[in-house]
Amino acid sequence: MLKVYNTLTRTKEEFKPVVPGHVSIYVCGVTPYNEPHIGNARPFVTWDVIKRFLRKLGYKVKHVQNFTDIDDKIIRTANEQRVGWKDISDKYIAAYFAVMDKLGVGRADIYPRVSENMADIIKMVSGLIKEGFAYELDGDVYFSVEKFHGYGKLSGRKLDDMQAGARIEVDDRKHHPMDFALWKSAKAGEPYWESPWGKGRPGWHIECSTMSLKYLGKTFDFHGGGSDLIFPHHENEIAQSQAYCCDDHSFARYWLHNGFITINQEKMSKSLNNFFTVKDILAKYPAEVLRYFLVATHYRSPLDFSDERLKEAEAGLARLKNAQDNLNDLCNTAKDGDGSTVQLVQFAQDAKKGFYDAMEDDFNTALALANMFDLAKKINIYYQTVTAGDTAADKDDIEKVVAVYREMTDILGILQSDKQEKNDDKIVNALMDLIIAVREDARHNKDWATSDKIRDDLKTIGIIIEDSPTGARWKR
RNA sequence: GGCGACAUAGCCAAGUGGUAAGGCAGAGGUCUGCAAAACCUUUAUUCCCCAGUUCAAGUCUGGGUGUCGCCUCCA
Repeated sequence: MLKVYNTLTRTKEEFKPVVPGHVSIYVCGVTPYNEPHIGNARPFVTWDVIKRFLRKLGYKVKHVQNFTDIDDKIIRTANEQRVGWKDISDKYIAAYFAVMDKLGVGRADIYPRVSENMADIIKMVSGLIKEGFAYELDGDVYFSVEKFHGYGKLSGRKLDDMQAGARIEVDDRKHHPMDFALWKSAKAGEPYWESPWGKGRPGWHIECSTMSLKYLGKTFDFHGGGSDLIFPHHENEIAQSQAYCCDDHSFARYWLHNGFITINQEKMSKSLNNFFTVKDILAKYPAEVLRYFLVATHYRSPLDFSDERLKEAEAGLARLKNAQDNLNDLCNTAKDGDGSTVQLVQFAQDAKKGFYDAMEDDFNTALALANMFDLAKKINIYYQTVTAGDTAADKDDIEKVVAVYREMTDILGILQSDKQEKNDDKIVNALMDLIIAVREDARHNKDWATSDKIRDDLKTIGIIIEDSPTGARWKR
């Protein structure tokens, strides 16, 4: 049974899809005005793992993720660089995809953009005015929070409490200080779209409501994003959408929010200027290390980022990789076994069960990984008994273990590279086979000087040689 | 000020009221020509503090302390 933590109810609930067998997901995407930083990456890696797992459970997944491709920050950046707003958003949407592809984040089914859904947005704003939930003021349109009785239900706030603590400058034309813009009139020189209220552009929250309802329907399963979006963004989305649909239970059923990435325990953010771009990190570490780092902690927990943490992630991932290599070796050399492999198969099944149980409990990837490490250890032990000649592995049984291991790595999206790498570099592989053969000859002749020089020199260019009873192995 | 989350070993991190997973780092050992990797042993009588409920509490309740987040653009 799949359980998820729903921010709306603040409890773990059993997941029941709106349409049996199908899952609809809306994830708040980025406002493309600069290079994605690793805080941006967290929700998308998280949702990528969730999607992979839901598919394993047999669900058909439909995932919509927006680009807010026109907004104040984009306009400002475009003005600074003296280019059009679209140049900026196009550029950083491309940057987003480039980075997410490297992290192994699969594509959503639809990536709607604000600028391409203007007619629907205007229609929704008009509808909200007509129903009395919104009002126009000199070309701006505001949502009236007092008209929506459920306002505050997601973030657990009351309008009265917020009034007391509001630090924003209040526009006293508004009916209530917390009323938020659905439509903003264009100032001179700003890009605009024609509307019943004059030239302007949408306010921040309306696009997500319009596009999620448009592509996923009046009621859908998941809505996700960073926990900073709970208020005001998601709160406002709920207000607009449920007001528009005239239904308190429409819109998203389960709200999932990921915790923040911090630097020295402080939130990483563009405004604090303490962020690392994904691009920068990928210049120093393989993408899989960053992905592993993100997946090794439960998605709702805060995650402190540092070079040291990343090095730990690298070491942990290397351990899983090593077990995978051992398993592949076993698979390549196994023939008819002596029955000893059955125990390993049994353990793999247990580990798989543990892995799935963990994932079904609000996508507990940290616990799922622990099950993987347990299996890795058993694989290593078995590998030793086989290479020592004490036991013989059975090909069919080993393949069952390989399948389980692969299933785990595929759900988490780690250790994917060896699938490609080995095919990619045919010449490198051939050369390495040659070098290793030469070194083996040297070792047979006890020419340790030559064999050690080969190993040491390869190490300086980043290639590790490991000897084993069945021959030498190399890795990068 | 209001709302919320969190506090578990040197570090990171799971944990469903039943006697503290897993990873990293450290120490000792096995294997090895030497390495590397791997394996074995070892590192929390105890889960921020104080009360309480219970046969039983890291887990539940109350109070306190500390950290972080949101309330303003933010993943």
